[in-house]
Amino acid sequence: MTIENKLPPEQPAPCNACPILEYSLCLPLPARQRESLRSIARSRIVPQGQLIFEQGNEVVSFASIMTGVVKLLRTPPAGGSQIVAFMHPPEFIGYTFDKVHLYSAEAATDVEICIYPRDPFLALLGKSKKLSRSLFEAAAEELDSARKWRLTLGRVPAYQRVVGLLAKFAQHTRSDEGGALEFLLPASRSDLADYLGLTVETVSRNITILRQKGLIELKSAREVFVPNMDDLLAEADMIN
Amino acid sequence: MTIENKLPPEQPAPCNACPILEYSLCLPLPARQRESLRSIARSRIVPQGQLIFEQGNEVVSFASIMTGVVKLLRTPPAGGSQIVAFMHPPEFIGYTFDKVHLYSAEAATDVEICIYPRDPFLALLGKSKKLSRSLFEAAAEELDSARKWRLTLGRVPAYQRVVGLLAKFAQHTRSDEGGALEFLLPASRSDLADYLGLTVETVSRNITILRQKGLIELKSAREVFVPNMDDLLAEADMIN
DNA sequence: CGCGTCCTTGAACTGATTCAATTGCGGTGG
DNA sequence: CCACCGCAATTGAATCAGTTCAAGGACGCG
Repeated sequence: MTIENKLPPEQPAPCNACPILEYSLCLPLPARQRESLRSIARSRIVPQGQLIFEQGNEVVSFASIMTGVVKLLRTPPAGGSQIVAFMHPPEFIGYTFDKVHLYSAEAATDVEICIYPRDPFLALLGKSKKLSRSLFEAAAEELDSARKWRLTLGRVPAYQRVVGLLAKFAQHTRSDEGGALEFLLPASRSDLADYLGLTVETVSRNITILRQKGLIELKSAREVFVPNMDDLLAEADMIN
Repeated sequence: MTIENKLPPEQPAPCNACPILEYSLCLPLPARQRESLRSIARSRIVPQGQLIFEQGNEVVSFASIMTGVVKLLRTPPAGGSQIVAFMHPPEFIGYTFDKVHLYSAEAATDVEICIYPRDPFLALLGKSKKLSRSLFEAAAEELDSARKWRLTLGRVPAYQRVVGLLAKFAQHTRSDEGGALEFLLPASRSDLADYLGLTVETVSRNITILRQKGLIELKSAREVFVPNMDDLLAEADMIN
């Protein structure tokens, strides 16, 4: 059962307190269009583990991530399921004009999303050059990032992949300063392994190495403490 | 020196004989807009090996590939250069509103492209919902394909990567029927290796295996004969 | 003909996987 | 409160796929 099919708890969009205001789709819009967007937007809290939408289902809405992390999943014809991407605020989910979703989206942590119902959103998209442009740009950026990952995955050894991903998660908890920080991993070892194209064992071994080097500490399997973010970034060195 | 800076040989777009008419950006447009697009479009033949545009240079135009294969290259800060994508007709090159190109594009074979100068193209884009929509869809499709490749690169052994890429090239020479066909590889072994995240030696070895299995024959290093395309596709099995 | 470049092949090595066992932890029930 | 279960994560040892290093062959070009 996906979120989309359920009745409220939906809230009017809390634009005043929007956590992604300065990066969101809304920002570049002129006041009137921003108001239109606001009028169709609804916010919602999705608990960890819940599906937001499901591959193959009809597209009934798009969304922006306000807080939390979303897993994008693909179910290949062969069966099983693969993690396509981890998405963070203020990313947009549902790039498609198709009738059905290409991927499933699942809340990897508790997630707050801003939902735009499909038809009014597409109508607005038709009216607003600014909106379609910023959407397009966001898509182009993601394309770029997917391509970069494609390159690194082929080339980069396991250790660096792990460091890179941890660093990415860490950065999204506080993009400022380079001191110490602590965060909750939004994914299990097997999720990490799946995303990185490695085995669980390899991921685990490399996390151990990271620990031995003193770059991270683990309070529990999911609770990561980074004594010095700069060191971690230096180790990740230009992966993202 | 990139193509963009040179004076003609440019031709008015040969829309009547357009090789990609049925798939192109133009098709979905209403007659008037198609005419506008046509009026700004120019076709050009780029010889193998020549740069079409260069990473970091100012964007002066976009283009659709009409025939041939284009290599998209990225020059990482570290130096060197990596192959980001092989692009085929009717793909569009230059997804960005940025002022400068994110990648370099090089003709991997002789290539015919249909060029749209930046400013009039963007202006038209602002006027035509259909155009911006089909561009957006094309970008979303590429995003999808990049993501799929990202997944396979992490997971799939060398042999299948090689088969997959060869099959992709083969398909673009004749998308119909499943019989025998012959084509010219648009890339050297080291290009293939680079794109696949493998070494030259591994690529070579796997091509040898393919040959021993009778799935392909080589007249020369670049001339590939596929006795039975269906067999090759079966071997590639759902990579693309 | 000879040289350079690209491709192929071989053999040793290395990093990641596989298989197997152990540890650690949250939850349940005695 | 502790014993026990089940699942996730870690660790170890053997194996294997792909790399690295090194040498030889094919083709195009002067």
